[in-house]
Amino acid sequence: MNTDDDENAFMDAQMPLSRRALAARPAPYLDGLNSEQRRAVETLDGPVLMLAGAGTGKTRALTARIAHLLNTGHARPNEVLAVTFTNKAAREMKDRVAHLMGTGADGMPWLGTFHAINVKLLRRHAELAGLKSNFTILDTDDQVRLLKQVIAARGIDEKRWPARQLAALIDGWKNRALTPSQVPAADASAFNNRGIVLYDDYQVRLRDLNATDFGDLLLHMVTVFQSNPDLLEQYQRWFRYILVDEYQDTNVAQYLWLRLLAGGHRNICCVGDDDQSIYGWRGAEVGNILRFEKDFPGAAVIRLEQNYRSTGHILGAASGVIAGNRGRLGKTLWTDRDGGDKLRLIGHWDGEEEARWIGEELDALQGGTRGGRPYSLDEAAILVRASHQMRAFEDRFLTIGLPYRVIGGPRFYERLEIRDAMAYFRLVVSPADDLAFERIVNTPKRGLGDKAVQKIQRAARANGVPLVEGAKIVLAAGEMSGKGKAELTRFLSLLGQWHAEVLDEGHNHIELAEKILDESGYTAMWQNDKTPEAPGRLENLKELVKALEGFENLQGFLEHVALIMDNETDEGGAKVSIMTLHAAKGLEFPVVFLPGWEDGLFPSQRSMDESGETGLEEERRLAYVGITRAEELCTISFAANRRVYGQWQSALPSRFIDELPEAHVDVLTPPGLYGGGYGAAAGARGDSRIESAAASANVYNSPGWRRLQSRSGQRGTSQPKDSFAPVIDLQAVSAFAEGDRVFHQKFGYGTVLGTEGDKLSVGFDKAGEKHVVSRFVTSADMADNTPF
DNA sequence: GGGACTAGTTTTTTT
DNA sequence: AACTAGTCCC
Repeated sequence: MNTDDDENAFMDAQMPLSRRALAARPAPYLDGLNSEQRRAVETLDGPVLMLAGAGTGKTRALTARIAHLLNTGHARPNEVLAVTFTNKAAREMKDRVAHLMGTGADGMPWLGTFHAINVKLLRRHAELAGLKSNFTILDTDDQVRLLKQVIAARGIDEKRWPARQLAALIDGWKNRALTPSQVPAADASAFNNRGIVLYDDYQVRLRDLNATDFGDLLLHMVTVFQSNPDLLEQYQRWFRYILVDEYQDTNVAQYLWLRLLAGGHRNICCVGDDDQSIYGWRGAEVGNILRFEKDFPGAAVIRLEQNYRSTGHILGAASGVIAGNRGRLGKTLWTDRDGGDKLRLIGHWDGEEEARWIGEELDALQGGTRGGRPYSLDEAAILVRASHQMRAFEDRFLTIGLPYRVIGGPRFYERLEIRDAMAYFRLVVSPADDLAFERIVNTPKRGLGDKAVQKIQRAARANGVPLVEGAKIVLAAGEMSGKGKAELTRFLSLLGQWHAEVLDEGHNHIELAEKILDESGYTAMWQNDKTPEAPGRLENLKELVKALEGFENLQGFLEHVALIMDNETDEGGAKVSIMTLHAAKGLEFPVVFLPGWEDGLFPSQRSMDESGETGLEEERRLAYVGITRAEELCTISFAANRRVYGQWQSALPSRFIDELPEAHVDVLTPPGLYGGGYGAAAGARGDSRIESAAASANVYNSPGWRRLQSRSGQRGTSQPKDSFAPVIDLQAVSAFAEGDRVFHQKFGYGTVLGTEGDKLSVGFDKAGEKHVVSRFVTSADMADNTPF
């Protein structure tokens, strides 16, 4: 422990804190808390489990608790360890605590994500993990590329034993805090009996490269603490109070890490909701939260059960569904917001019709003809089980000109051009970064293909030097010729110049970054690229350079950026949000649509196949999370037919639909379509909600569903075409004429084939003929003109 | 080395 | 269907 933020504090750490500041200060953060929240805020000492149901004011209680800890002098800001999973959650907590305390934001150095906090710890104690403190953090892509090398080095056929699979296996072990030597014998057969050996190889390679992957950050620190009791004890003393958000999402490694650090004061407060545990598939252990009272004997368990978010019907429907799960800690959410609309249920012929219907509903909501008031699109969200469901909505909304935003999807720092640019920066800052070298040595094309790279690798290995040095050796030995020789010489010389500039104290890192992208030919590569994505990529590179402004230098940027994966730049007017159920956790919307409730899609077949009853329960929690996102209006829908991987498939409504308590549901019956299936089934089912499997059998035998099934044979008979008129902004007269070249964000370049009001029919070069609203396209000349 | 073609894959996602 | 990764051929 030797950095500035602690040192001063250490000096007066001798003085008993509690005595120092017990004089009661005003505590405005306590105002308006209910009695349970208040107990959660004021029960400071000893282990506390805060079971906070959806919408019960969890974040409020958590931030008030931190404020209370500080305000009463139980701890100084830097003695509180507060962990979240996402940067977003960390940021929100920081902001809210700062707001409550009326101070600046950065008083709490140990409030952050598991990963950010462990990077900080590991940089301090890197040598104890066999690393140097300037280690790099590999992302998933680097990880897979490295694993490919490791697999190849053992002479294993990568095609039969793919690196991605090995990556998943190793991640699984790391999630369980297992080093290669700790992997249980039962797992020895994994990956063709070579899993453990390859894991070991991989760890050795990482150490050689002075690199870690995400899983290592936790694993290394757990190992360091376990093998250095003195150090652990120091931190145990230091962190007087520990808070953990979303405890139900912790994996074994995170759990062990917390147990180690909480071992001294035992002042650990874990907040979570076992009913919202939806990350089991990536190593989260619901068991951690279920076991809390055993792990921490004498723990106070506080239940936040008053829901401030949703109406009674929405809450009732959600409770009815989640009641089907076993092994819950059990909470009974209640609200005094009675009345409101019942949850709506509607069936559709196919996925396209479902999208069309939701589009119409959104228009009606905006116009005030649905629900109690006019709604903004910002207040509505469509939550899907799998991201491929999004396309139907995007296509439909593009066609009718309904603004939408997709949340999630490829993140900024995962994009090809950003990763390439980052590799350049990494290499300039650390010339020994071999992975970065490999990535960009031939990007843009320099005539340095596999052959040349192999030569360089051989030379580097033979001399025990990084690839950059290997390349110099290859050149000196005269092993290169022609274009490759000239280009490699130039590349190395540029690298040298840039690196020298980085070392120069007076350099401007933003100018340097631009220079690197420019002189390397990287920018030019995309300027000369005529694919529809190229302008967007140049735009992203500009963004990247802009992001540098927030940092002192390139090193600082690289250090922090590896952990920041969120990218929420959102401008423009009101838009409906489309996202997965997973991405929706922690969010809330007045209006929520939950499409695609069909057995096989939701609950997902794969989840049930792979994890059986456990998988089904996690899916059910996902349903619970979905419904509880809604404040005022929640609409569940399903389609009888859906295109899956290009094949039409018919499906039965989700078994979860059958678990919705009838009293809270309105079954909508669109004209000409099967309806009432749910009602009929619900009547036959009686009231046995727990025996959901038995109950769903009834549903599938009910007259409604048999009718549904018999109809799935005759597709297209009475299917309404795109007959309804989309909302047309009368002022938006198309500025395009037949024959114009246009550019569209999603479809790329195309030629206008016809116009109709503000709607265009465009023959896209890549995507074929589409009907789009004119404001979604720009003139091809304008789009092309994106200087960097 | 680069473009065109082919085969194989396809949940959920953070860091 | 749509995308990627890999192969083949010039």
